[in-house]
Amino acid sequence: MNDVATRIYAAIAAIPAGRVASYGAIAARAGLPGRARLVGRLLGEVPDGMELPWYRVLRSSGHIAMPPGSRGFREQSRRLRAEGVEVKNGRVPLSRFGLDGNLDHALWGMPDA
DNA sequence: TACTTGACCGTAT
DNA sequence: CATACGGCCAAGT
Repeated sequence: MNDVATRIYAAIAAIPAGRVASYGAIAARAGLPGRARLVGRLLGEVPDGMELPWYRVLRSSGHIAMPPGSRGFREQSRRLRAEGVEVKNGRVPLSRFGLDGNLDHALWGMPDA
């Protein structure tokens, strides 16, 4: 396990429950701008047993990154909805659940809890 | 070594 | 909404 992986996993673990973040945002937050693909690759190699809110990571469009209907896709949708995140047609409205530019921030000026 | 793949992204058409 | 293009780059062939 190298530093890069550690930082990326940390960035993912830092996403608050009920919120989601894009691959690019995670990469940037880990100090690796432009390396969203690396994030995606790592998510496919998460060590067994490691606790990680992988399901809170979506494409920049808000779409779930896995093939619609696949096992992972359904699992991700289920977990997100369990946290109160709205998932419609495999997509989440980043305008409301994303880490930035969300409604709470706009109205109350309090991005995080 | 060379080429392909892929849980990606932003811009442009 | 869909396609195209250039970036990115570790792994697998």
